[in-house]
Amino acid sequence: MPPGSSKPTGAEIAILRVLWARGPATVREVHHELCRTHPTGYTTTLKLLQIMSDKGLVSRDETERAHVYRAISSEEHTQLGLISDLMDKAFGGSAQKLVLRALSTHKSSPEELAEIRRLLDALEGER
Amino acid sequence: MPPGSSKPTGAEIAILRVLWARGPATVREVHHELCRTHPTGYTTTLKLLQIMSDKGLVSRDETERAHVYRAISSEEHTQLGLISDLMDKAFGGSAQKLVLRALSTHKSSPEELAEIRRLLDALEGER
DNA sequence: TGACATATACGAAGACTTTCGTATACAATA
DNA sequence: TATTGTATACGAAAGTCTTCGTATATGTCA
Repeated sequence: MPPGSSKPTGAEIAILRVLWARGPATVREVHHELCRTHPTGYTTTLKLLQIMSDKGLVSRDETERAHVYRAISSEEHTQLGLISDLMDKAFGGSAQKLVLRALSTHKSSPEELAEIRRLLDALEGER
Repeated sequence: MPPGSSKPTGAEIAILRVLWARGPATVREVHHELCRTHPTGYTTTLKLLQIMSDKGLVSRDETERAHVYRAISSEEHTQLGLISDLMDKAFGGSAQKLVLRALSTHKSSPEELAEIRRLLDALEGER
């Protein structure tokens, strides 16, 4: 299995979000930031990062005493994988059905709807 | 926890899809249909349905010898829950980010894009 | 050097998911 | 009634996820 291609779990996604936002970081830095949304013990964060390193979700730089972890897959690439997974499992593989359902959550502002429309224009313009 | 509100697992979603498509069904009927996409043993399907009954994901009619199972939450309601879950976990709760990512999978036909545009029109017309 | 703070390593517990073997109950029939 | 086929019930195994306690190594400072 290619590095970074395995699907992250819930707790792993929370850690990846910290790494995507802050860039490479030590366990302590990740843990400090993570606790703002997901309070947990320091060794729990450490263990997760070690497991993620084994899985190939993050890389580890052991040069310094405090190892530095870095997300391997980009936020975009990982989100694409998660969306595709849900699309296959619950929407019969249809992006359209998933998008229609997501839009019906009524969580988007007019500005956001406008941006979606612009992407739609771009997609239709490709032909 | 209200019935049907717990998040179904992967195998449970596959079973729910059969029940949504065919309506109430016996274990044998579910299992026969399920095997087209997810080959497995009969007692595995049975056990899953029993667990789902305990969780409140399906109801069970024990009138006949072959019990009849029925999905409790609609496909729409369940999909909304799954989408919201992924939205919160990996997209910071933003429907827009999720939709933009889903559209960039390039899995939608022009007709589907047109339908998405119609829903967009309807949403913007609400104001 | 000795005490202390802080780093990683290791292992295991508890919950959950998925699978299936086996036991048991029941209906139909020769 | 004895047999056969099919139903549900039960329990357990194997894997994963999440958490954390404890052990050990290392850097710092009085």
